[in-house]
Amino acid sequence: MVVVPAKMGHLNKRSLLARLQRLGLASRADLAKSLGMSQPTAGKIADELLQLGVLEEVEIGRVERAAPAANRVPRLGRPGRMLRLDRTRPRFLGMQLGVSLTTLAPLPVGAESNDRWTVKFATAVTADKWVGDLQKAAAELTVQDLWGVLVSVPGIVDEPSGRVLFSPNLHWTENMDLPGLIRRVWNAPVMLVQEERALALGHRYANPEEDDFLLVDFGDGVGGAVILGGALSANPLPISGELGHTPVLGNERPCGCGAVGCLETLISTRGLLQSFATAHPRANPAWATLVRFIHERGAEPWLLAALDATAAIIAGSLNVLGLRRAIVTGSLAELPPAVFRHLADAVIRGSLWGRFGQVECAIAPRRRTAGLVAVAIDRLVVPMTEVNGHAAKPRVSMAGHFERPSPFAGHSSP
Amino acid sequence: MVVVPAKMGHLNKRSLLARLQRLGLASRADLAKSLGMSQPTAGKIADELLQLGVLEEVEIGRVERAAPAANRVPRLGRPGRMLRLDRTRPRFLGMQLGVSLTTLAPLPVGAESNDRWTVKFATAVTADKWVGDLQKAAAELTVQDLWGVLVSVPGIVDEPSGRVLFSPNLHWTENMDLPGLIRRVWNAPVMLVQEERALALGHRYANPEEDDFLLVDFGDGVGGAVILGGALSANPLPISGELGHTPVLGNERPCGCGAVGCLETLISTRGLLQSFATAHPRANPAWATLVRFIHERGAEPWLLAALDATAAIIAGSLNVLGLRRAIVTGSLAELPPAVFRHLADAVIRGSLWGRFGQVECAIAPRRRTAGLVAVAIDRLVVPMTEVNGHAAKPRVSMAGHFERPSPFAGHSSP
DNA sequence: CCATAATACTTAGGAAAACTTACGAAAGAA
DNA sequence: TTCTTTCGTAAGTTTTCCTAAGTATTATGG
Repeated sequence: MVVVPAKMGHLNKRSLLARLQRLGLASRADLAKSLGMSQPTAGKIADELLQLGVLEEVEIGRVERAAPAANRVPRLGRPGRMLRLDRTRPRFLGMQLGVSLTTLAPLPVGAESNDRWTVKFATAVTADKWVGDLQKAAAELTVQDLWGVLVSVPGIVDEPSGRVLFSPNLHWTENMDLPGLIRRVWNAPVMLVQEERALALGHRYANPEEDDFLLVDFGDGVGGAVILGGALSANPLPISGELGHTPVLGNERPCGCGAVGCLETLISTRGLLQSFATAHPRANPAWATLVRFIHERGAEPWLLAALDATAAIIAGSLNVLGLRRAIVTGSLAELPPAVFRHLADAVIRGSLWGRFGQVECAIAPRRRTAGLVAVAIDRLVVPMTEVNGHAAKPRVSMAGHFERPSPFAGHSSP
Repeated sequence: MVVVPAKMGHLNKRSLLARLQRLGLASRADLAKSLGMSQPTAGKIADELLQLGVLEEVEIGRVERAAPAANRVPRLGRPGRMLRLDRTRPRFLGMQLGVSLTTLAPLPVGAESNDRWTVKFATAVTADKWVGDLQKAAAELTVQDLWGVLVSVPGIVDEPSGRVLFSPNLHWTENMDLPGLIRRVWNAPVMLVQEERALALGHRYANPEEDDFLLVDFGDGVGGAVILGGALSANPLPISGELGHTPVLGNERPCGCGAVGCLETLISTRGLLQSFATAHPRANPAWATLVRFIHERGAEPWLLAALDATAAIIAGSLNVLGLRRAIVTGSLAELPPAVFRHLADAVIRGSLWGRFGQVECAIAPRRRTAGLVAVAIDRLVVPMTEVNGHAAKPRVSMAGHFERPSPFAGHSSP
């Protein structure tokens, strides 16, 4: 099974777009040089993407004003007309379908790296109620001519079919036609993205020099995603980077997945609260209390044990994946820095390459919207196709057919 | 960083070669249909590869004789001229640099899947002695016009530079210029291949339908390699699929890597022998004794414990990698089938997807030579280049420059 | 045995992508 | 102003791969 561009030239289009994402601001000549392609080719592709509204041209004046004068090196010759991903026109509706909170934000192609949600509401416990809330939220948003709705979803998600296969903390989404529900509210293509995958791409968007890492997110559960060579690693199963459901020796807690002893039962917010409540029966078993408690008294043995178990599994994952960098996001950032430090040290000690001083473990903010847009660009703007026999069909089924022609119609494969 | 074919058309050449490897025997038309390319294109590439001596044409008569007549469906129309990887002319010298044994075999491009070494000798403990033995062995082999020497090496190997970074069981190879030593004996390009990577590709060669799996090899150590989408997964570190040096809770044995408690100290042949000797102080602590003992009395607790620890780590690896298939090779095959069965059941129970009946764990023979040739085809025959800036330079440094022009000179990038 | 159908392979011609070369445009430097 | 340098685009060429058409080789059915 070979993956080839849907149309000759799409491969170059992809790489130009990726390079522009990394450079932020670049002229056609910069892109050509940086990609090793000829100026005319780079220029043609840039023009095409400008035409589509994916890129925008920035006048020199605005660049001058934006960048400090000292920062700018005066170059000889005719100055280039600078390009960047379009930041002005909202093209996508980004959505986080969280266990407790649903959030929405209109997103341009050149999204900013920090999440900024414009509408938030508590996630309902039934599909119908949730769609109703979505309808109300839609009234507060003025988005039109959407290229797509991008949804970050927890659990095990089969992205091509738009189905949630398994979601222990949000059971009603399982085998539900979420794209169909959402298309009742916005008549646009809907794309589901497994949440840790979105977070990993978001981190990559904000740190384009980091080509390979394992992202681990802590929250209602524990999830991971793997970035290899700047892209999500492609796996046969609908989820990878899964480390929440690896058993921890000596742990007897039952997990939502049906097994006993999963890491998730120790280090998820719920798991931590359970340990906290056991250690301090009289304290209020709420997350805020736990956080304040640890800030005041430091990490206690039950927390350190959970961190050690987590670190062992992360270290083993780095070994197997052949990676030297782990990025941690989520609830751990709300605890004192020493807590993360303990985890990071244990990860470095436990991993083979850490013994050679080659492993990093860093904490980072969640960048969900940037990740969603990265997925959208990857799949919508420059689709690829899969050739396994005679027929080449689109690799990404957009979870129901398009009601309206894609803005890229005519540029994708027949 | 983008990887592109060194020359337009190499991508197609690669995929045609891969397809022919999978089909075994195919006509130009079969290849064209199977790859979705036009007949003229497939024909041109096939002719080119025939010219280079990579493929051979097989007369119908010989095919008829080889395949049982009943098996062959008489087809209408002109029969195709069947092609396959050249099996007649030895092009490579395959070598296994083992901890205790060094073995050699001349290999054609279309190697058979079972290993068949023609020369074997005990691996010396110094480089000079080893090269001397190699000289003697060379006298027994009549190979000429070699395209390359392919060496399977244990430990942590930086394949591009041809250096062994770390080899706890074969210390003298560390930071030694092995390619240089070997080129004293055979004046040909030398390519080092980390041994589990070779084994994984060899398994893939014999089972072309298995596109994604984790191979775990048991022997003097424990190593793994990951096949994703039919190819070795590309990682930033010189090794991946590493699971021998993941710590096992409660294990206090010191490991050659400097750490304590690595899985390898439990399940490597040496580790098993140590456990065996502890359980049966009076028995002869040799591998053959251990094997006979277990065949007679079945698996004892010390073995079951080591298997359980191994299974947990394999299961965790499958989760993280998003894989559903584990292939086991090596010393475990010499023990009774029940031993492997115990391991396989534990792997399936422990992995997330195993709970959905999606995980397989199978035992297989080592196919080292086939794997070596697969690497050679991938790197030598149709090299790719890496474009990170302006210059595109060969991705694979052949560990010292070519003394003689490659047979593919004129077909690779400038 | 010969015509016909089916399949394999080759040749010829053309379309698409991307390259090289060439040239006008826009800035700083002399 | 004029020269130099760099940017962007236009024109022509090369490469690659496709479609169409022609030739070769087999089985089948009279």
